[in-house]
Amino acid sequence: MARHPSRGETAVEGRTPTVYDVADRASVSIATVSRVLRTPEAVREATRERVLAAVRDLGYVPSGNARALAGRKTGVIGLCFPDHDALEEEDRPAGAGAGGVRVVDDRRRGAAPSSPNLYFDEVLRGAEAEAWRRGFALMVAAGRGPARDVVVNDVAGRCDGLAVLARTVSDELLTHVARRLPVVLLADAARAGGDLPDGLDHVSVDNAAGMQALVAHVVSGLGVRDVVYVAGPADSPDDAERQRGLLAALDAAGLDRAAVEHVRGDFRRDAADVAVTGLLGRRVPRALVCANDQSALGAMDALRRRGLRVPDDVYVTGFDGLDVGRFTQPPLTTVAQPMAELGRAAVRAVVARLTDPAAAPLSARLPVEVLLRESCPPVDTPM
Amino acid sequence: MARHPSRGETAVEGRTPTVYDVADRASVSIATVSRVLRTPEAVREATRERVLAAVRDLGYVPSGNARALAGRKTGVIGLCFPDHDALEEEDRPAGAGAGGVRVVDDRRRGAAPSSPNLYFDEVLRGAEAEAWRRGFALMVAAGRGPARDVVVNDVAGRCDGLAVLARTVSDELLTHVARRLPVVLLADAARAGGDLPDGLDHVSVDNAAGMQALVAHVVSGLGVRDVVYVAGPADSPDDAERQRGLLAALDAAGLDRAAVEHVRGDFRRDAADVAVTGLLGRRVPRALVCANDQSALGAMDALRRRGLRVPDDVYVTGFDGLDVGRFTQPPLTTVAQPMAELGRAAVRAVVARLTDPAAAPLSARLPVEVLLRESCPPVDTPM
DNA sequence: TTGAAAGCGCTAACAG
DNA sequence: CTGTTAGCGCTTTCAA
Repeated sequence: MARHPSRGETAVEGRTPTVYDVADRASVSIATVSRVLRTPEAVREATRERVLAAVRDLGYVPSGNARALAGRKTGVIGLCFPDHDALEEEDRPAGAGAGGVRVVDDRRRGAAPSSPNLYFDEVLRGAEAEAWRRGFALMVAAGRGPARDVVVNDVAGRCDGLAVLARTVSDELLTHVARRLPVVLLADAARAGGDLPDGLDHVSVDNAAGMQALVAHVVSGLGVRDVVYVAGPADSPDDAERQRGLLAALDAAGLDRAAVEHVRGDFRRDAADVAVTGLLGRRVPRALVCANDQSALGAMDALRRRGLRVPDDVYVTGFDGLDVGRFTQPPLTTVAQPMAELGRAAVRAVVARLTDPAAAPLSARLPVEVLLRESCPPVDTPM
Repeated sequence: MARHPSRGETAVEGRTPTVYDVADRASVSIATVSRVLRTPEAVREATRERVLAAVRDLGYVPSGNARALAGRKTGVIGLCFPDHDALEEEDRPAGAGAGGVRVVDDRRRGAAPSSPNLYFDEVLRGAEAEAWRRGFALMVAAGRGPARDVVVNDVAGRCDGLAVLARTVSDELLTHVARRLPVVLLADAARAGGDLPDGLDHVSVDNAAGMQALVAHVVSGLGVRDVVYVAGPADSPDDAERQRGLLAALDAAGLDRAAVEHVRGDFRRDAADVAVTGLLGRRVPRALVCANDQSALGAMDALRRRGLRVPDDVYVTGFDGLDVGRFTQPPLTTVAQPMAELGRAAVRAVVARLTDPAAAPLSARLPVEVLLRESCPPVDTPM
């Protein structure tokens, strides 16, 4: 007895075909259709051919949702980011546009703000690659505005596991969601220690060690005493870790921690520009150690406007290893994070947890690399 | 009579909670639970509170798949890319890494290959933003290797609509999939005309006009006669369009088309490097017009190794408007595509089609912008 | 090798 | 305002 009595032998035009339609057309049961798609070798060749033909004729594409529901797993991994830098745009009509060209002299635009999220892009790329390699689809969600929690909750419902970047959602939601599926936290190094929701897995980079090595180069290698730190947002665990590295380097060099002034940025270029401009109104330090690359770019903007040269007048360092740092004038000394690898590692961690739910909580710590470039060069060529 | 008689009043430990569990705990029916989640105002306050409490207590997250199945729509839009540049990596153990730092002198590395897919990254970002703004989740898939079709088919089954970049999958699969859900083709300008699978929507940029304007600048503006074109892959519709623009510009300037030599690249930096190196073994043209920015970077690599200066000895132009072009030495003259906008427009097109399946096929054509920078400067300052 | 039947977890009429 | 009842399209025993 057909479960769908309304379905006769002929597929109703306009409805998307289902297993039933294929089964009808191939004169087999829906079970056989399913087998042809999942375990072809379990079906006699002739039957298989018939089914496949029906699939083609009907334009049948199996419903991933039904599959997921019946199979009790989605085959999807979710990746959640914090807000993009308010990337919002107005509604532009997308009508059959006319095309067109404008020619502009782009020489004097200086270094206009580069696209905001290189960092996430790279993480995403790594995650994407790894997910597909492992046979999972990847769903991305940049939580924007107050709806972040809602969005993440939504994504959680569609995935087998989740990778969430630091500071994307409230701890509350994180805990809630983690009860239902494996959640891996990314780049939230400072919290790997303790106050994390129960036994979440965790992947991060060695912020502190990276910053420590970098600052060691500045104070011990180059012998700089007059350093200013351009900090990140107060609530950033990453920044906190980097500050720890900074202090550790000062201690190791026998310097007074208080000797290093901090100015507050928020990881964004323009904010750092403003902050450093303010600083320069008072004094010009020998070195600006910035919490991230974007900030370093902003710092260089400010220095340039003041007519100060890098590295001759002021050393500048960043953190992240954005590609753009290789092309700035001068190239930017920085600490390179393995961003794509971070994405990869996160997906691996999710998959591992899926495979063995009972395994001990993982806390992977990826190594970083200090890249000495002209903005704060190696010792052998100080200039 | 309960549909799930096995479910008593107590949620079985270890099973992910469902509507039934929540309903039990709140002493309501599953319908009420569903209402609380979807149309809260349709439920009495007291009841609602109880249900919400149960949701929290149980750690309930609704199954997106069940929702999609019952609601006959997924709320997901898929975005499919062609292969990344063989970004494959070996399995590295992701164990509880030890962290670490390496310090390297990065000054002489020259312009090492920058990350490969800036272009897609930007498109992706635009698509992601627009999708969420419209209330859709975004699923990404970079079809790698021969499994591309499989992957796309898989994604198709999970989405309400699909945006597919040119050359990602076979036409056959495209047609097949398009029978089931709306498919928007991206950046496949050359085919907007005719041989597309029936009535697919289409979003692209004005490749031809952009290249024509750029080359007009080179031949008419700067008066260059000796031009070599560094082409893209032979099967790239985008490259084909750009070549059309090139020829149009030559025609307009009254030049012989045959006067412009073509060397074959494939959009990748290293390939262009090799091709141009070969070319330079024979002769040094006054201008190298490259099919895309990556190729232009490769061309500049080759020129640099030969000790040739840009723009003094050779003009170089790219196409795409990658951010990195603003930071190269010299900055790269190029045609900027609105990449993020391309992603946005694609998602808008999918949503539009979903909203009105009967609408006439859309073929949006986004405007481009010629950015004259030092590698091939404006006329008023030739050097 | 194939078919019948029982769900997967949720939404959406339709009653009450 | 709330409960009952069909499915949504597929996978998966269990039999035949």
